[in-house]
Amino acid sequence: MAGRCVAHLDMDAFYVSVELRRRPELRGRPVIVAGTGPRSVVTTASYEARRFGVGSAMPAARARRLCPQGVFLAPDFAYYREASRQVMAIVRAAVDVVEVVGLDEAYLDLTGVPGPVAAMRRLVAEIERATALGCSIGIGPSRLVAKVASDAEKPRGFVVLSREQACRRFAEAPCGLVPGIGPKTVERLRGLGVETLSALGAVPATRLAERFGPRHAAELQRRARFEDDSPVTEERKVVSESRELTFDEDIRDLERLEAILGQLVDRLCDGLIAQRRRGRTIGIKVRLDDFSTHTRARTLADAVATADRVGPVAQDLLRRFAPPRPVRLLGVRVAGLELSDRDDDEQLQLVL
DNA sequence: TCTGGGGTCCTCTGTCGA
DNA sequence: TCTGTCGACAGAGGACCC
Repeated sequence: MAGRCVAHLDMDAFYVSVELRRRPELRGRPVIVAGTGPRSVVTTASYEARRFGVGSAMPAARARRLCPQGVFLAPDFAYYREASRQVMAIVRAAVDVVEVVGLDEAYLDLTGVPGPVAAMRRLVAEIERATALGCSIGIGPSRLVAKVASDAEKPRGFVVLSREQACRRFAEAPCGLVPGIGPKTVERLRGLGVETLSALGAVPATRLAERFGPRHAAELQRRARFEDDSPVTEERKVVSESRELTFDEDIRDLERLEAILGQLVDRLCDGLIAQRRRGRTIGIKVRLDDFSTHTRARTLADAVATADRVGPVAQDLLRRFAPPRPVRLLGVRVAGLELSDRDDDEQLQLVL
């Protein structure tokens, strides 16, 4: 194949499939991985559960109404991470350039790989043999085509498309099919009378630019035409880390919020120190009972990682913000991350 | 129907120094 | 000395993804 060749590998209903390995008696039943709190959402639903209309990011309470016979399991991310490591080790053994995205998907740069389609057939078989997990594969000249192709025939899909074939196959598909065009953009496009990818590709650029600005408009049209030259990159640099919590009931009391913020800071800083990371920008996130989200941030002269440095800044940001309504979510974030050098590690040890 | 947690990236705006 | 401009950076909000 001339030019670039990219594959997108997407594990099918990953969390549910991993659960079924240790609970095989649940095979064939509608299984839903969701949190347990009153405000939790569905993380993954088995294909049996999806037939009842249950889907990811749906409130768990609604999923229970739609599918009362469903088997609800609390997520066990440590277990899923281990399964993901297993799968990605197999992928990395087969392909040199692999970009892992989340726990359950990866882009593979197959440019220059002889017989890329056959190589992917072998990889799928090897993953299934070694882990008993199924996946879908999309292959194309770019990440964008590969991604949409892998989604096209799930589960156990295997779709190979050129850019032109992708344009034809998805011409009448809704704009939201393409990654990067989310619900808000779909709604705004609908306001312009643009419903499908072919319509988006054909709408006059000036008209689109009036609504979205020239850069965003051009990017939308590139996506609609499946034009994408973004590289498959092995390393994703971590730029921020955060911890947040949605309360079962909204909280008004500032003292209670401060206490919870302290716990979140402790959790965040434990993680940063373990990874030898630190950052200069401390931020808080507050979601009020009307679902409006507010952030406040402050950038320090030096990068920090310990709770005694992050905590006071976060608490001050919270007090200054002084939530005007009951709070449903509180979060803390450290951004501008860098790796600690040795001298600073020694200082951290002293602090600990 | 009532919306998690943990991320990235983009845009807009204000500030500040050259 | 004053004013305007420009770029860098920070902060806030939002869209989007898994």
